[in-house]
Amino acid sequence: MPKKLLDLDPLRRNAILNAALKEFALKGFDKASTNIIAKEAGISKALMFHYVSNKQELFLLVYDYFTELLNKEYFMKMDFTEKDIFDRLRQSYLLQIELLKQYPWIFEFNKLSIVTNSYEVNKALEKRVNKKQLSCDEQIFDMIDVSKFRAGLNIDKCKQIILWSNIGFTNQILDEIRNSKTSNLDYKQIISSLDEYFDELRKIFYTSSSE
Amino acid sequence: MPKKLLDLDPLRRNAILNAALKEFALKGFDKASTNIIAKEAGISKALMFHYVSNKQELFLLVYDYFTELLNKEYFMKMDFTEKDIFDRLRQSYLLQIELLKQYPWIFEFNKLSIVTNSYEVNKALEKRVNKKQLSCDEQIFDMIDVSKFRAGLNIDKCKQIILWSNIGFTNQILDEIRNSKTSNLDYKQIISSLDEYFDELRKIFYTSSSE
DNA sequence: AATAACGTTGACCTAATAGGTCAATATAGA
DNA sequence: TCTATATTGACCTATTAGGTCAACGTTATT
Repeated sequence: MPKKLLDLDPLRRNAILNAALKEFALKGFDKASTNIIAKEAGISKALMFHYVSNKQELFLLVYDYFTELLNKEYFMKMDFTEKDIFDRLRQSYLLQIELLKQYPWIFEFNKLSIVTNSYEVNKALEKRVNKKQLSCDEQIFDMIDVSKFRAGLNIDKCKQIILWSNIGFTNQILDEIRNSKTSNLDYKQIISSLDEYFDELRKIFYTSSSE
Repeated sequence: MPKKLLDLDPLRRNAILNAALKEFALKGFDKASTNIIAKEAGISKALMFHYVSNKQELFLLVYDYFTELLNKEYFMKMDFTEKDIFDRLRQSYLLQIELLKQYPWIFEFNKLSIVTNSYEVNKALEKRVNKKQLSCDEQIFDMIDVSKFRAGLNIDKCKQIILWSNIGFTNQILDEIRNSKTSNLDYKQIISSLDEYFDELRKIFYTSSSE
């Protein structure tokens, strides 16, 4: 019996998981190429198919691995007793940036959930999605302290706008990280621009006494 | 000599242009399939290759057609003497929604500009991109009236946040439009939710006297 | 009605790529 | 040196790619 993917030494395991996550997220299950995944992971396709028995198994392994990882390293570490939305978002960013160092495509994880052409994969996905609770976005905006918002603002619309800004900011960070080929990223600078950005959002949405 | 694409009657011409724009925008030049384009346009691939001589020609025809269309039906109609950013954005939305009725993928046009694996296509694209002036986003935020913004706000950051919100709102509209299979869309409702959204943005960013 | 011209397509071509297998090699440990 | 494991190039079949072409159906002209 050959070694399976999850028993490999972490370096190789992560290389494969990252390459697969990238390919599956970018192209979807059907159009993703196992050739490309193997090449990006730096091993031969033949070897990769010793670690997993087929494309579908690889896909579901990737899905499960990152589901658990996000659960353990993100959701469980989030402090939802913090009621200030911007502090919550800051927490969220710090956790995700930490993960980003090891898993550069983890932000794209949610793209794995789109429907595929494979009946079996769809069935397996459905089962897993049902298990999940509130979506990430919903949870992060749940039960926040709205008393800090300026009077007259529509809270739901504000949440929406904050979410959209957040998506935009996230994409900007991701672009920066991916375009800088050096693996030595200036995380301090990223975090300081993050804080500048939250300061501005506070000025925009909060009463001056709540900033 | 066979009829060329641009000489066809507009219904068929648009069917092909729209199908091609969708496929090229979604998958990029290299991965786009002429089989799928023809099928989506409702004609045989053989017929399509009577209208264009090859994939590359089709791509560049699509690129040029929508460049000119956007120029004529969008940029030339925009009134940049309007200095209120939200009125400008509203104008922009109205024009684009109008175009959306006939060209459901026109919002994805900018995705045609990404680099391909074809040297010739890249060369042709470079030439065309150089001709273009300021990007759409830059132009729309250029020379706006910043006196209406509340004191203490960082204008550049605000522009950024407004842009991101705008992208989010656009995507929401596009989802709505594409998910509603009926071709009879409730544009009045879309426009009224648009106005609600701009009202909220005014409350957020403007002094109360400027709303 | 016959013919010419045009519009349209299914079947086909070759090349590339897909997922997946396997015999053979390279490497390491005993 | 032998054995066991790690690794891969070459290969299999099926599908899809871009593109061609002979043949068919439909109009229009004589």
